[in-house]
Amino acid sequence: MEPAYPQPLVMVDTALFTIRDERLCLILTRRKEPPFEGLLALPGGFVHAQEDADTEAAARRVIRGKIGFDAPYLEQLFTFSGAARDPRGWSVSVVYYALIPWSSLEQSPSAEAFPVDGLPPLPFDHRQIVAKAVERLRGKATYSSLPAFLLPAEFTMNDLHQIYEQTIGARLDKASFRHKILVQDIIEPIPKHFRVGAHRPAQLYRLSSKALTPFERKI
Amino acid sequence: MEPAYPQPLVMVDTALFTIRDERLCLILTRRKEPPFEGLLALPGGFVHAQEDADTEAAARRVIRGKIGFDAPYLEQLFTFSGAARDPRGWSVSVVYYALIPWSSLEQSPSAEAFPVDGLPPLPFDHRQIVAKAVERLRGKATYSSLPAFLLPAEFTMNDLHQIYEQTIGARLDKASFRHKILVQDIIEPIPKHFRVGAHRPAQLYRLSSKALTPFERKI
DNA sequence: AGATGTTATTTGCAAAAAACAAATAAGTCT
DNA sequence: AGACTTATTTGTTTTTTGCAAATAACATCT
Repeated sequence: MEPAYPQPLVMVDTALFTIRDERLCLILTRRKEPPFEGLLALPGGFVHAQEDADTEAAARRVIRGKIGFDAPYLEQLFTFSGAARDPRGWSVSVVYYALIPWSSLEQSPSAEAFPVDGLPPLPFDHRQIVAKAVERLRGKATYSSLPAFLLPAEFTMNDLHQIYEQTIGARLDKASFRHKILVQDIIEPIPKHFRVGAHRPAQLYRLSSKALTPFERKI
Repeated sequence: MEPAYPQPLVMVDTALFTIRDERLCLILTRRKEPPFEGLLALPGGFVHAQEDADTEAAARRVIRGKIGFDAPYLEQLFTFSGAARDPRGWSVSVVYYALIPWSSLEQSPSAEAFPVDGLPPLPFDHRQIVAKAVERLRGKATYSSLPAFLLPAEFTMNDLHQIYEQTIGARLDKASFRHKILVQDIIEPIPKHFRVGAHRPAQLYRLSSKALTPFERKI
Protein backbone atom coordinates (compact mmCIF):
# COMPACT_ATOMS: atom_id res chain seq x y z
CA MET A 1 0.00 0.00 0.00
CA GLU A 2 2.61 2.49 1.09
CA PRO A 3 5.20 2.51 -1.64
CA ALA A 4 8.38 0.58 -0.97
CA TYR A 5 10.43 3.21 -2.77
CA PRO A 6 12.57 5.81 -1.02
CA GLN A 7 10.70 9.09 -1.04
CA PRO A 8 11.91 12.03 -3.10
CA LEU A 9 12.68 15.41 -1.56
CA VAL A 10 9.74 17.80 -1.69
CA MET A 11 10.41 21.53 -1.76
CA VAL A 12 8.95 24.83 -2.87
CA ASP A 13 10.68 27.63 -4.71
CA THR A 14 9.38 31.09 -5.47
CA ALA A 15 9.80 33.61 -8.27
CA LEU A 16 9.10 37.01 -6.75
CA PHE A 17 8.53 39.67 -9.39
CA THR A 18 8.67 43.37 -8.87
CA ILE A 19 9.24 46.42 -11.05
CA ARG A 20 12.09 48.72 -10.03
CA ASP A 21 13.20 51.68 -12.10
CA GLU A 22 10.79 50.58 -14.82
CA ARG A 23 12.47 47.22 -15.18
CA LEU A 24 11.02 43.80 -14.44
CA CYS A 25 13.05 42.28 -11.58
CA LEU A 26 13.24 39.19 -9.41
CA ILE A 27 14.03 38.99 -5.71
CA LEU A 28 16.95 36.65 -5.09
CA THR A 29 18.34 35.34 -1.84
CA ARG A 30 21.87 34.35 -0.88
CA ARG A 31 22.08 30.67 0.09
CA LYS A 32 23.36 30.08 3.62
CA GLU A 33 23.82 26.32 3.33
CA PRO A 34 25.25 23.83 0.89
CA PRO A 35 24.74 22.94 -1.83
CA PHE A 36 25.66 26.14 -3.68
CA GLU A 37 26.31 27.98 -0.40
CA GLY A 38 26.87 31.66 -0.97
CA LEU A 39 25.22 31.79 -4.39
CA LEU A 40 22.19 33.89 -5.22
CA ALA A 41 19.10 31.77 -5.80
CA LEU A 42 15.32 31.84 -5.84
CA PRO A 43 13.91 31.85 -2.31
CA GLY A 44 12.77 28.35 -1.37
CA GLY A 45 12.79 25.59 1.17
CA PHE A 46 11.57 22.16 2.10
CA VAL A 47 7.91 21.43 2.57
CA HIS A 48 7.18 20.45 6.14
CA ALA A 49 4.17 18.18 6.09
CA GLN A 50 3.52 18.98 9.76
CA GLU A 51 3.43 22.76 9.62
CA ASP A 52 2.44 23.41 6.06
CA ALA A 53 -1.19 22.84 5.19
CA ASP A 54 -0.17 22.48 1.55
CA THR A 55 2.55 23.65 -0.80
CA GLU A 56 0.89 27.05 -1.19
CA ALA A 57 1.12 27.52 2.57
CA ALA A 58 4.76 26.52 2.36
CA ALA A 59 5.34 29.09 -0.38
CA ARG A 60 3.67 31.76 1.71
CA ARG A 61 5.89 30.84 4.63
CA VAL A 62 8.98 31.18 2.45
CA ILE A 63 7.82 34.52 1.09
CA ARG A 64 6.99 35.91 4.51
CA GLY A 65 10.41 34.83 5.68
CA LYS A 66 12.01 36.66 2.81
CA ILE A 67 10.11 39.94 2.55
CA GLY A 68 8.28 40.07 5.87
CA PHE A 69 4.72 40.19 4.53
CA ASP A 70 2.37 38.39 2.13
CA ALA A 71 2.51 38.94 -1.60
CA PRO A 72 -0.58 40.63 -3.08
CA TYR A 73 -0.68 38.08 -5.86
CA LEU A 74 0.49 34.47 -5.59
CA GLU A 75 -0.06 31.65 -8.05
CA GLN A 76 1.32 28.20 -8.61
CA LEU A 77 3.61 28.15 -11.63
CA PHE A 78 4.85 24.64 -12.32
CA THR A 79 6.35 21.62 -10.65
CA PHE A 80 9.89 20.71 -11.56
CA SER A 81 11.26 17.27 -10.82
CA GLY A 82 14.03 14.81 -11.58
CA ALA A 83 17.32 13.44 -10.39
CA ALA A 84 19.55 16.02 -12.05
CA ARG A 85 18.12 19.23 -10.67
CA ASP A 86 19.50 18.86 -7.12
CA PRO A 87 22.77 17.12 -6.15
CA ARG A 88 21.11 15.71 -3.06
CA GLY A 89 19.02 13.37 -5.18
CA TRP A 90 15.71 13.01 -6.97
CA SER A 91 13.50 15.92 -5.97
CA VAL A 92 10.22 17.66 -6.67
CA SER A 93 9.93 21.42 -6.43
CA VAL A 94 6.54 23.06 -6.57
CA VAL A 95 7.23 26.56 -7.81
CA TYR A 96 5.05 29.60 -7.13
CA TYR A 97 5.33 33.06 -8.57
CA ALA A 98 4.25 36.26 -6.92
CA LEU A 99 3.83 39.91 -7.87
CA ILE A 100 4.93 42.54 -5.39
CA PRO A 101 4.89 46.33 -5.75
CA TRP A 102 8.37 47.74 -5.36
CA SER A 103 6.96 50.47 -3.13
CA SER A 104 6.27 47.90 -0.41
CA LEU A 105 9.71 46.32 -0.76
CA GLU A 106 11.78 49.43 -0.34
CA GLN A 107 11.66 49.21 3.45
CA SER A 108 12.60 45.52 3.75
CA PRO A 109 16.36 45.68 3.33
CA SER A 110 16.88 41.94 2.83
CA ALA A 111 15.10 41.99 -0.51
CA GLU A 112 17.42 42.58 -3.40
CA ALA A 113 15.91 42.91 -6.87
CA PHE A 114 17.75 41.89 -10.04
CA PRO A 115 16.53 42.70 -13.56
CA VAL A 116 15.33 39.53 -15.25
CA ASP A 117 17.38 40.28 -18.34
CA GLY A 118 20.60 40.51 -16.36
CA LEU A 119 20.48 37.82 -13.69
CA PRO A 120 23.62 36.38 -12.12
CA PRO A 121 24.36 32.65 -12.62
CA LEU A 122 21.74 30.65 -10.74
CA PRO A 123 22.08 27.23 -9.07
CA PHE A 124 19.93 24.12 -9.56
CA ASP A 125 17.49 24.50 -12.45
CA HIS A 126 16.59 28.01 -11.36
CA ARG A 127 17.44 29.45 -14.75
CA GLN A 128 14.77 27.28 -16.32
CA ILE A 129 12.32 28.16 -13.59
CA VAL A 130 12.86 31.86 -14.22
CA ALA A 131 12.34 31.38 -17.94
CA LYS A 132 9.03 29.63 -17.33
CA ALA A 133 7.90 32.24 -14.82
CA VAL A 134 8.64 35.13 -17.19
CA GLU A 135 6.87 33.34 -20.00
CA ARG A 136 3.80 32.82 -17.84
CA LEU A 137 3.74 36.41 -16.68
CA ARG A 138 4.07 37.71 -20.25
CA GLY A 139 1.41 35.34 -21.44
CA LYS A 140 -1.10 36.31 -18.79
CA ALA A 141 -0.40 39.99 -19.22
CA THR A 142 -1.92 39.91 -22.69
CA TYR A 143 -5.32 38.84 -21.47
CA SER A 144 -5.62 39.71 -17.80
CA SER A 145 -5.04 42.43 -15.27
CA LEU A 146 -2.12 40.61 -13.68
CA PRO A 147 0.48 43.35 -14.19
CA ALA A 148 -1.63 45.71 -12.13
CA PHE A 149 -0.57 43.77 -9.04
CA LEU A 150 2.93 45.09 -9.53
CA LEU A 151 1.60 48.55 -8.73
CA PRO A 152 0.77 50.15 -5.40
CA ALA A 153 -2.89 50.50 -4.42
CA GLU A 154 -3.25 53.82 -6.22
CA PHE A 155 -1.82 54.39 -9.66
CA THR A 156 -2.30 56.43 -12.79
CA MET A 157 -3.20 55.24 -16.25
CA ASN A 158 0.36 55.93 -17.30
CA ASP A 159 1.76 53.77 -14.50
CA LEU A 160 -0.42 50.95 -15.69
CA HIS A 161 0.49 51.52 -19.30
CA GLN A 162 4.19 51.39 -18.54
CA ILE A 163 3.91 48.27 -16.45
CA TYR A 164 2.08 46.46 -19.22
CA GLU A 165 4.73 47.52 -21.69
CA GLN A 166 7.39 46.26 -19.31
CA THR A 167 5.87 42.88 -18.66
CA ILE A 168 4.77 42.26 -22.22
CA GLY A 169 7.96 43.68 -23.62
CA ALA A 170 6.35 45.64 -26.45
CA ARG A 171 4.99 49.07 -27.22
CA LEU A 172 1.24 49.65 -26.75
CA ASP A 173 -0.73 52.56 -28.18
CA LYS A 174 -1.77 54.86 -25.35
CA ALA A 175 -5.25 55.72 -26.51
CA SER A 176 -6.15 52.14 -27.38
CA PHE A 177 -4.68 50.82 -24.18
CA ARG A 178 -6.66 53.29 -22.14
CA HIS A 179 -9.85 52.42 -23.94
CA LYS A 180 -9.42 48.67 -23.67
CA ILE A 181 -8.59 48.79 -19.99
CA LEU A 182 -11.56 51.01 -19.18
CA VAL A 183 -13.93 48.86 -21.21
CA GLN A 184 -12.82 45.81 -19.22
CA ASP A 185 -13.77 47.47 -15.95
CA ILE A 186 -10.75 46.06 -14.17
CA ILE A 187 -9.87 49.39 -12.61
CA GLU A 188 -11.94 52.27 -11.35
CA PRO A 189 -11.08 55.95 -10.91
CA ILE A 190 -10.84 57.13 -7.31
CA PRO A 191 -13.15 60.15 -7.16
CA LYS A 192 -11.28 63.43 -6.81
CA HIS A 193 -7.92 61.77 -6.36
CA PHE A 194 -5.16 62.97 -8.64
CA ARG A 195 -1.43 62.67 -8.75
CA VAL A 196 -0.16 66.22 -8.87
CA GLY A 197 3.18 67.25 -10.26
CA ALA A 198 4.74 69.91 -12.41
CA HIS A 199 2.04 69.36 -15.02
CA ARG A 200 -1.52 68.37 -15.62
CA PRO A 201 -2.67 66.18 -12.73
CA ALA A 202 -3.36 62.53 -13.51
CA GLN A 203 -6.44 60.67 -12.37
CA LEU A 204 -5.66 57.99 -9.79
CA TYR A 205 -7.20 54.54 -10.17
CA ARG A 206 -7.48 51.42 -8.06
CA LEU A 207 -8.20 47.80 -8.92
CA SER A 208 -11.87 47.02 -9.10
CA SER A 209 -13.49 43.85 -7.88
CA LYS A 210 -13.37 42.48 -11.42
CA ALA A 211 -9.61 42.83 -11.45
CA LEU A 212 -8.90 39.14 -11.51
CA THR A 213 -11.36 38.19 -14.21
CA PRO A 214 -9.46 37.44 -17.40
CA PHE A 215 -10.41 39.72 -20.28
CA GLU A 216 -13.29 38.55 -22.40
CA ARG A 217 -12.18 36.82 -25.49
CA LYS A 218 -13.75 34.49 -27.98
CA ILE A 219 -12.20 32.61 -30.76
CA MET B 1 20.82 19.46 5.38
CA GLU B 2 18.49 16.59 4.63
CA PRO B 3 15.21 17.45 6.28
CA ALA B 4 14.40 15.63 9.52
CA TYR B 5 10.72 15.51 8.61
CA PRO B 6 8.96 12.40 7.36
CA GLN B 7 8.57 12.65 3.62
CA PRO B 8 5.17 13.13 2.01
CA LEU B 9 3.76 10.71 -0.56
CA VAL B 10 4.48 11.79 -4.12
CA MET B 11 2.12 10.70 -6.86
CA VAL B 12 0.84 11.64 -10.28
CA ASP B 13 -2.74 11.69 -11.49
CA THR B 14 -4.00 12.20 -15.01
CA ALA B 15 -7.07 13.77 -16.59
CA LEU B 16 -7.52 12.10 -19.96
CA PHE B 17 -9.91 14.00 -22.19
CA THR B 18 -11.61 12.69 -25.26
CA ILE B 19 -14.73 13.54 -27.25
CA ARG B 20 -17.26 10.76 -27.70
CA ASP B 21 -20.66 11.30 -29.34
CA GLU B 22 -19.94 15.02 -29.46
CA ARG B 23 -19.51 15.23 -25.69
CA LEU B 24 -16.39 16.08 -23.74
CA CYS B 25 -15.44 13.02 -21.69
CA LEU B 26 -12.84 11.78 -19.24
CA ILE B 27 -11.29 8.34 -19.03
CA LEU B 28 -11.73 6.86 -15.57
CA THR B 29 -10.28 3.73 -14.07
CA ARG B 30 -11.64 1.38 -11.43
CA ARG B 31 -9.39 1.27 -8.36
CA LYS B 32 -8.06 -2.19 -7.56
CA GLU B 33 -6.63 -1.34 -4.13
CA PRO B 34 -7.66 0.53 -1.02
CA PRO B 35 -8.31 3.24 -0.26
CA PHE B 36 -11.55 3.62 -2.23
CA GLU B 37 -11.16 0.15 -3.73
CA GLY B 38 -13.69 -0.47 -6.46
CA LEU B 39 -14.49 3.20 -7.10
CA LEU B 40 -13.96 4.94 -10.40
CA ALA B 41 -11.11 7.46 -10.26
CA LEU B 42 -8.61 9.37 -12.35
CA PRO B 43 -5.76 7.11 -13.49
CA GLY B 44 -2.73 7.69 -11.31
CA GLY B 45 0.04 6.15 -9.27
CA PHE B 46 3.09 6.75 -7.17
CA VAL B 47 6.18 8.36 -8.59
CA HIS B 48 9.09 5.95 -8.55
CA ALA B 49 12.24 7.99 -8.29
CA GLN B 50 14.23 5.08 -9.69
CA GLU B 51 12.31 4.40 -12.85
CA ASP B 52 10.74 7.75 -13.57
CA ALA B 53 13.01 10.41 -14.97
CA ASP B 54 10.56 13.03 -13.74
CA THR B 55 6.86 13.38 -13.00
CA GLU B 56 6.05 13.78 -16.68
CA ALA B 57 7.68 10.42 -17.35
CA ALA B 58 5.63 8.98 -14.52
CA ALA B 59 2.46 10.42 -16.06
CA ARG B 60 3.36 8.89 -19.41
CA ARG B 61 3.89 5.54 -17.74
CA VAL B 62 0.47 5.75 -16.11
CA ILE B 63 -1.18 6.72 -19.39
CA ARG B 64 0.50 3.97 -21.34
CA GLY B 65 -0.62 1.51 -18.70
CA LYS B 66 -4.18 2.71 -19.07
CA ILE B 67 -4.71 3.15 -22.80
CA GLY B 68 -1.76 1.26 -24.24
CA PHE B 69 -0.15 4.13 -26.15
CA ASP B 70 1.07 7.71 -25.69
CA ALA B 71 -1.31 10.65 -25.69
CA PRO B 72 -0.89 13.04 -28.62
CA TYR B 73 -1.01 15.98 -26.26
CA LEU B 74 0.19 15.99 -22.65
CA GLU B 75 0.67 18.93 -20.33
CA GLN B 76 1.21 19.50 -16.64
CA LEU B 77 -1.93 20.90 -15.04
CA PHE B 78 -1.38 21.63 -11.38
CA THR B 79 0.03 20.14 -8.21
CA PHE B 80 -2.39 19.33 -5.44
CA SER B 81 -1.21 18.77 -1.90
CA GLY B 82 -2.23 18.55 1.73
CA ALA B 83 -3.12 16.20 4.54
CA ALA B 84 -6.82 15.91 3.76
CA ARG B 85 -6.74 14.77 0.16
CA ASP B 86 -5.58 11.19 0.87
CA PRO B 87 -6.38 9.11 3.99
CA ARG B 88 -2.87 7.67 3.92
CA GLY B 89 -1.43 10.99 4.96
CA TRP B 90 0.04 14.25 3.65
CA SER B 91 0.59 13.88 -0.08
CA VAL B 92 1.54 15.74 -3.23
CA SER B 93 -0.01 14.86 -6.54
CA VAL B 94 1.37 16.32 -9.73
CA VAL B 95 -1.53 16.24 -12.16
CA TYR B 96 -1.22 16.09 -15.94
CA TYR B 97 -3.95 16.38 -18.52
CA ALA B 98 -3.97 14.82 -21.94
CA LEU B 99 -6.06 15.00 -25.11
CA ILE B 100 -6.80 11.80 -26.97
CA PRO B 101 -8.92 11.27 -30.09
CA TRP B 102 -11.78 8.90 -29.40
CA SER B 103 -11.03 7.13 -32.68
CA SER B 104 -7.78 5.78 -31.24
CA LEU B 105 -9.49 4.74 -28.01
CA GLU B 106 -12.25 2.64 -29.47
CA GLN B 107 -10.06 -0.45 -29.77
CA SER B 108 -8.61 -0.37 -26.24
CA PRO B 109 -11.44 -1.92 -24.24
CA SER B 110 -10.14 -0.92 -20.82
CA ALA B 111 -10.76 2.75 -21.48
CA GLU B 112 -14.19 3.91 -20.41
CA ALA B 113 -15.19 7.50 -21.14
CA PHE B 114 -17.61 9.48 -18.95
CA PRO B 115 -19.08 12.85 -19.93
CA VAL B 116 -17.56 15.55 -17.77
CA ASP B 117 -20.98 16.97 -16.96
CA GLY B 118 -22.21 13.64 -15.60
CA LEU B 119 -19.34 12.07 -13.73
CA PRO B 120 -19.87 9.48 -10.98
CA PRO B 121 -18.75 10.35 -7.42
CA LEU B 122 -14.97 10.52 -7.37
CA PRO B 123 -12.59 9.70 -4.51
CA PHE B 124 -9.82 11.88 -3.05
CA ASP B 125 -9.92 15.44 -4.39
CA HIS B 126 -10.48 14.20 -7.92
CA ARG B 127 -13.60 16.29 -8.31
CA GLN B 128 -11.54 19.43 -7.78
CA ILE B 129 -8.88 18.17 -10.13
CA VAL B 130 -11.45 17.62 -12.85
CA ALA B 131 -12.83 21.11 -12.35
CA LYS B 132 -9.39 22.63 -12.75
CA ALA B 133 -8.61 20.52 -15.80
CA VAL B 134 -11.84 21.50 -17.56
CA GLU B 135 -11.23 25.13 -16.72
CA ARG B 136 -7.73 24.96 -18.20
CA LEU B 137 -8.91 23.23 -21.34
CA ARG B 138 -11.70 25.78 -21.85
CA GLY B 139 -9.31 28.63 -21.25
CA LYS B 140 -6.71 27.42 -23.68
CA ALA B 141 -9.28 26.62 -26.32
CA THR B 142 -10.05 30.31 -26.73
CA TYR B 143 -6.55 31.17 -27.83
CA SER B 144 -4.87 28.04 -29.10
CA SER B 145 -5.33 25.04 -31.30
CA LEU B 146 -5.52 22.67 -28.36
CA PRO B 147 -8.95 21.21 -29.13
CA ALA B 148 -7.64 20.00 -32.47
CA PHE B 149 -5.72 17.32 -30.61
CA LEU B 150 -9.01 15.69 -29.72
CA LEU B 151 -9.52 14.92 -33.40
CA PRO B 152 -8.07 12.14 -35.53
CA ALA B 153 -5.31 12.99 -37.99
CA GLU B 154 -7.77 13.96 -40.73
CA PHE B 155 -10.84 16.03 -40.02
CA THR B 156 -13.22 18.47 -41.62
CA MET B 157 -13.78 22.11 -40.77
CA ASN B 158 -17.10 21.10 -39.23
CA ASP B 159 -15.44 18.53 -36.98
CA LEU B 160 -13.10 21.21 -35.75
CA HIS B 161 -15.89 23.70 -35.31
CA GLN B 162 -17.93 21.27 -33.24
CA ILE B 163 -15.01 20.32 -31.06
CA TYR B 164 -14.29 23.96 -30.29
CA GLU B 165 -17.92 24.53 -29.40
CA GLN B 166 -17.80 21.48 -27.16
CA THR B 167 -14.68 22.41 -25.28
CA ILE B 168 -15.50 26.10 -25.00
CA GLY B 169 -19.11 25.42 -24.24
CA ALA B 170 -20.52 28.18 -26.44
CA ARG B 171 -21.79 28.75 -29.93
CA LEU B 172 -19.34 30.06 -32.55
CA ASP B 173 -20.27 31.61 -35.90
CA LYS B 174 -19.28 29.20 -38.65
CA ALA B 175 -18.02 31.71 -41.17
CA SER B 176 -15.98 33.66 -38.63
CA PHE B 177 -14.59 30.53 -37.07
CA ARG B 178 -13.50 29.18 -40.43
CA HIS B 179 -11.82 32.45 -41.31
CA LYS B 180 -9.99 32.81 -38.03
CA ILE B 181 -8.72 29.27 -38.06
CA LEU B 182 -7.47 29.54 -41.62
CA VAL B 183 -5.79 32.87 -40.98
CA GLN B 184 -3.91 31.33 -38.05
CA ASP B 185 -2.45 28.66 -40.30
CA ILE B 186 -2.81 26.00 -37.64
CA ILE B 187 -4.34 23.53 -40.06
CA GLU B 188 -3.81 22.84 -43.74
CA PRO B 189 -6.10 21.25 -46.32
CA ILE B 190 -5.01 17.83 -47.55
CA PRO B 191 -5.00 18.20 -51.34
CA LYS B 192 -7.80 16.29 -53.05
CA HIS B 193 -8.97 14.63 -49.84
CA PHE B 194 -12.63 14.94 -49.03
CA ARG B 195 -15.03 13.26 -46.68
CA VAL B 196 -17.84 11.98 -48.87
CA GLY B 197 -21.33 11.29 -47.63
CA ALA B 198 -24.92 11.83 -48.61
CA HIS B 199 -24.19 15.46 -49.42
CA ARG B 200 -21.59 17.87 -50.61
CA PRO B 201 -18.11 16.47 -49.82
CA ALA B 202 -16.12 18.27 -47.13
CA GLN B 203 -12.47 19.22 -47.44
CA LEU B 204 -10.24 17.24 -45.10
CA TYR B 205 -7.58 19.06 -43.07
CA ARG B 206 -4.64 18.08 -40.90
CA LEU B 207 -2.71 19.93 -38.22
CA SER B 208 0.08 22.06 -39.60
CA SER B 209 3.46 22.50 -38.03
CA LYS B 210 2.25 25.75 -36.42
CA ALA B 211 -0.47 23.89 -34.59
CA LEU B 212 0.96 24.44 -31.16
CA THR B 213 1.70 28.14 -31.45
CA PRO B 214 -0.85 30.07 -29.42
CA PHE B 215 -2.90 32.52 -31.46
CA GLU B 216 -1.48 36.00 -31.79
CA ARG B 217 -3.07 38.44 -29.43
CA LYS B 218 -2.20 41.82 -28.01
CA ILE B 219 -3.84 43.77 -25.31
C1' DA C 1 -0.94 88.10 -15.04
C1' DG C 2 0.12 85.85 -19.06
C1' DA C 3 3.19 83.01 -21.89
C1' DT C 4 5.42 78.56 -21.98
C1' DG C 5 6.47 73.80 -21.15
C1' DT C 6 4.97 69.36 -20.08
C1' DT C 7 2.12 65.62 -19.27
C1' DA C 8 -2.85 63.89 -19.34
C1' DT C 9 -6.87 63.02 -21.76
C1' DT C 10 -10.07 63.23 -25.54
C1' DT C 11 -11.38 63.25 -30.41
C1' DG C 12 -11.70 61.93 -35.18
C1' DC C 13 -10.97 59.11 -38.86
C1' DA C 14 -9.18 55.32 -41.65
C1' DA C 15 -8.31 50.39 -41.55
C1' DA C 16 -9.09 45.86 -39.92
C1' DA C 17 -11.70 42.38 -37.74
C1' DA C 18 -15.95 40.29 -36.32
C1' DA C 19 -20.88 39.28 -36.41
C1' DC C 20 -24.72 38.36 -39.00
C1' DA C 21 -27.49 37.04 -42.90
C1' DA C 22 -27.88 35.04 -47.10
C1' DA C 23 -26.46 33.04 -51.48
C1' DT C 24 -24.13 29.58 -53.98
C1' DA C 25 -21.87 24.89 -54.61
C1' DA C 26 -21.75 19.97 -54.74
C1' DG C 27 -22.96 15.95 -53.87
C1' DT C 28 -26.92 11.91 -52.79
C1' DC C 29 -31.50 10.24 -52.98
C1' DT C 30 -36.10 9.58 -55.06
C1' DA D 1 -34.49 16.08 -63.29
C1' DG D 2 -35.79 17.84 -58.97
C1' DA D 3 -35.62 17.79 -53.95
C1' DC D 4 -32.73 17.71 -50.11
C1' DT D 5 -28.84 18.39 -47.20
C1' DT D 6 -24.43 19.89 -45.88
C1' DA D 7 -20.21 22.72 -47.26
C1' DT D 8 -18.34 26.89 -48.53
C1' DT D 9 -18.29 31.59 -50.05
C1' DT D 10 -20.01 36.34 -50.35
C1' DG D 11 -21.72 40.69 -48.95
C1' DT D 12 -23.20 44.02 -45.57
C1' DT D 13 -23.29 45.99 -41.07
C1' DT D 14 -21.20 46.74 -36.68
C1' DT D 15 -17.41 46.84 -33.58
C1' DT D 16 -12.70 47.15 -32.51
C1' DT D 17 -8.10 48.82 -33.48
C1' DG D 18 -4.24 51.98 -34.88
C1' DC D 19 -2.72 56.30 -35.61
C1' DA D 20 -2.47 61.27 -35.54
C1' DA D 21 -3.71 65.33 -33.79
C1' DA D 22 -6.24 68.46 -30.77
C1' DT D 23 -7.45 69.92 -26.31
C1' DA D 24 -7.01 70.24 -21.12
C1' DA D 25 -4.77 71.22 -16.88
C1' DC D 26 -1.44 72.44 -14.12
C1' DA D 27 3.41 74.54 -12.53
C1' DT D 28 6.84 77.58 -13.47
C1' DC D 29 9.05 81.37 -15.48
C1' DT D 30 9.09 86.08 -17.13
